[in-house]
Amino acid sequence: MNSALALSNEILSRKIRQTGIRPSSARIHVLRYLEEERNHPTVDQIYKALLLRLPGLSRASVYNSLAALEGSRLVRPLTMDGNELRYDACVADHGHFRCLACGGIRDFELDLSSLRTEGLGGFAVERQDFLAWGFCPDCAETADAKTNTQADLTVL
Amino acid sequence: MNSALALSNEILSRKIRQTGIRPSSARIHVLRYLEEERNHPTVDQIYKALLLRLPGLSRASVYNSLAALEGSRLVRPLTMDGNELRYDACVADHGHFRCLACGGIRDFELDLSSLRTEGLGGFAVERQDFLAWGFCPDCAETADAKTNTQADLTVL
DNA sequence: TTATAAATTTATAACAGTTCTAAATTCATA
DNA sequence: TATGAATTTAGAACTGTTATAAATTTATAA
Repeated sequence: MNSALALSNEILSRKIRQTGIRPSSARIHVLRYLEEERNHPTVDQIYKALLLRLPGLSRASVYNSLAALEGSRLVRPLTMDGNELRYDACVADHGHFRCLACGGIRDFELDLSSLRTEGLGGFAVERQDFLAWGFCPDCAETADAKTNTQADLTVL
Repeated sequence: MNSALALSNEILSRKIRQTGIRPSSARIHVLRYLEEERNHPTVDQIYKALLLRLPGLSRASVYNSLAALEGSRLVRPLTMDGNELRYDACVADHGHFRCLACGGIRDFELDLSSLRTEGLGGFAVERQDFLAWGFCPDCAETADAKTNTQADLTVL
């Protein structure tokens, strides 16, 4: 047995248990995957990657685990395109940028305390997301890429 | 024939044509609905409401019209919950708040120019959204509502 | 360690929302 | 009014998500 892995299991297990939910095998693997892969994977990507290590893993269990981890604030959902639910293990404030040409998603730093809002008096904010879409430097550079896709922003 | 409606048709038609796309009947009706109903309706709500006035309207046509209007920047999509695509005819900068208890969505003002971000140098931003979730004053007031739903943030 | 009850997972079916297709219709124009 | 291109219709197909019941795993206590 790999001791590094065992230690990691121990840590992840404790981390999950501390939030008041059971550290089931599926939850531990899902959380580890998200902590290792910081590229905002879709549910399907998570499921297929874990299936290699955990034959017999069911899709429903991945959905259940993600919902449980989300409820415990260990991961957070990210929906930048209608029907693509993604997850992120980085729960600290940060923004997400999606390139309309290549589809890549990239984190960026932001200082939410600097944002001036009005009309939220009395609202108890539990979670906030700042999302941006456009063209990443690589795609913006290629004039073609930009003119071809800018007309129809629904293209990914 | 209602002259106010006729005028509105004229205005909407021109508004659509100016962006370079055809002002088809479906697009005009969809845009009028969104300009009148500022409550971020789902595609299904739009479809069902328009079906009353336009028997025979197809769902696909509503999706097509919305995609065309979005490409022309006359409306913008809003996804605050995984599988609920909504649309908004207000394309000026503003934030969206969703109550985790009652599910209501509310606009709020924000000054995006005040937000300090880092790491977006070279990125051509075309669109940005600021989303927030939590409890609206009515729901937050009811201690029960809050304690019942705060534990599981996936509840709506 | 073993027994027990509760929580979780599996496998599959069902469901919902969205996209696709081909034929019919509408639109812009000449 | 005639023409070709764009759009809509109707319905099938597809994808992602949720629901269900039986099997398994987990936490706890004997």
